[in-house]
Amino acid sequence: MNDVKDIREQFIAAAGDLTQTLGFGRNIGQIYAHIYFSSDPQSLDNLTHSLGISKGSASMSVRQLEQWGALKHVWIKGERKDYYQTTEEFGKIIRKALVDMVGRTAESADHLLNESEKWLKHNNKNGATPDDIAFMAEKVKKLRNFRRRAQGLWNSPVIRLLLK
Amino acid sequence: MNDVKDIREQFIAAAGDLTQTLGFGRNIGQIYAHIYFSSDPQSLDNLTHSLGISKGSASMSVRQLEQWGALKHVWIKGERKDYYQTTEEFGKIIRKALVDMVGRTAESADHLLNESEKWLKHNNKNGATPDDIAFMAEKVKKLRNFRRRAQGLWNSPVIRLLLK
DNA sequence: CATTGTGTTCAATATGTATTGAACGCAATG
DNA sequence: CATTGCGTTCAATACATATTGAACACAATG
Repeated sequence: MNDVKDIREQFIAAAGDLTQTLGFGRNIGQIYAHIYFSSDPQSLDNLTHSLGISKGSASMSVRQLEQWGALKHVWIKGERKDYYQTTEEFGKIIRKALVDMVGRTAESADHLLNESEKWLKHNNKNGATPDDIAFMAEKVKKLRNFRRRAQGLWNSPVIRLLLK
Repeated sequence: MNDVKDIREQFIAAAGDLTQTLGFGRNIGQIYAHIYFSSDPQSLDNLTHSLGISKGSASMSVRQLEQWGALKHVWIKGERKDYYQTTEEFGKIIRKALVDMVGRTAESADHLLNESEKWLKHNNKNGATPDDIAFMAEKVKKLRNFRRRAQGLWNSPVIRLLLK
């Protein structure tokens, strides 16, 4: 028969796998799961010992998770260590992690779209044929439309409601 | 003044960066963008020459993109090479890529949730205190609820409509 | 004010995986 | 039926980046 410890560890391993395949390392997922399945707030020390990871990695991962609102700092009187517990607002966490992943890229994509449209409106096309220009205009337009739809989806009340 | 070629290449680079940060390599994004901004269907040869990538990589990337419905095969009479063009149904592509990313992990997560619930219903808890059990039950329940919500969101008509 | 207990930083390293390229299978061609 | 042109495969490699660990800063303690 399984032990409660086994199940805990399986969740931790699964969470690690998840964050791994998602492109954040294993530690992020493992740390969150470890704290999630702990009844007491956990310190960096707890993390390094329970998970066998380095202090440096634990420190950085915890800060990352804090930025996503996945962990919150907890003060324990008389204790000098920092303690953390999970917030468990999964939707909100995912939302912030998504912004983190595609945010910068989306910005540069917007910039590029603007540049393209500027170029299309400009007169001096530097030897591009009318066909080239029409083709490019069509492609850029489609991208812009999709960009708009994605933006709308992201900000839609339905998403805000469900992903929160 | 910018050349039309410059803009094309900037889009290709940006697409490469995007797929890179998303955890699929650079080539996938570059290939899609290159074909997207080509008026004629493109062959593996075109890809290796224009993008400076290997034949092997081009072959595998094209298959991946085909599986996501991002590229479709195109027959040109009298030609022995395989030619491809983009489908441009961005939403659908993203949907399939997402399934690819989290699909297997989601399955194993479901399995783990089921195992946990089975364990919680079972009698022989192997030395776990009542508190341990109650705590674990609460945590598993929250995860299950979120899983349900995520599933609902994924299958919701709004998402289906907008991500398609 | 020296010491001890913290968390942070960042260059070095380990790790996962994207990418290559040579070998292969297969079909079309002459 | 040998040859040429094509796409595929997969072990070797390159590459991006996650992770480490020693050095550091800072605050609390005696």
